[in-house]
Amino acid sequence: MDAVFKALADESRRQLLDQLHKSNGQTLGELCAHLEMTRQAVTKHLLLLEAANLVVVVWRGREKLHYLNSVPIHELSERWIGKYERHRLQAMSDLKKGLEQNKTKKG
Amino acid sequence: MDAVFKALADESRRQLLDQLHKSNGQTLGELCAHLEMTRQAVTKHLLLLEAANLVVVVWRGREKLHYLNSVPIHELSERWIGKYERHRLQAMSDLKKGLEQNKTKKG
DNA sequence: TTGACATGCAACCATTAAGTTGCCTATTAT
DNA sequence: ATAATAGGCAACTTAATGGTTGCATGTCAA
Repeated sequence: MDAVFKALADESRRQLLDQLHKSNGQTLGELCAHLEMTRQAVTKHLLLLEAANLVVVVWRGREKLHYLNSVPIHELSERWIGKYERHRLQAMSDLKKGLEQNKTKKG
Repeated sequence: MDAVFKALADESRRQLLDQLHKSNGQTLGELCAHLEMTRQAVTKHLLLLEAANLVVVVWRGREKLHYLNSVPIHELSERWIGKYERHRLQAMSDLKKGLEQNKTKKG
């Protein structure tokens, strides 16, 4: 579990997860295109994400395809949120999103 | 949001959140009792948790009471988990917990 | 089969972060 | 008043982390 927290601590790695959330199964090359750093640096970040089981990898020939796995993130959130508290928080979050969407429609 | 991820990246700080999850509103001194480090080090950790809004503080005389705030953790988990995926993950988690509880009862 | 492409591995550097020691301030109780 | 208690602030040390460069490996296509 420590690996998950450490992996999420870096903004570049969070952006990689964002990338995969938008479009799953990207190669290393594709993921590099969105970050301002060398391919080697991105590789290191992806290795950490793999170690944390946040990213799962499939080889296709010489290409490495990356897939997001959100299970660890869900497990993480359960550590300090009780069952009933979760429902309350979810309801508040849904309400907030609803209001924001409404505001966007009007504006 | 970056502050939240950074704050959660350290095991000592996670233990502090665990402490508050067990018993909310503890003083600095009480929180120190559970960690193998100086009071000053614990203070630093708590300052980071406060900055991330994971811990809220109330002064009572010369004592500083610390309270857990789980809202940021819930928001965090929403970043990479879609609405329907969340339901699926929650169902799986509940099932898993149910099985574990059953096993414990039998054993 | 040879060149280009996709990725891996290792050494190195700079910055951040965790923890320490030492000293200061404010509140409580005798 | 003053001693004990609860906590804050700052400088310093050391280890971890993010990023770089350079070179090696394996796969595809002409």
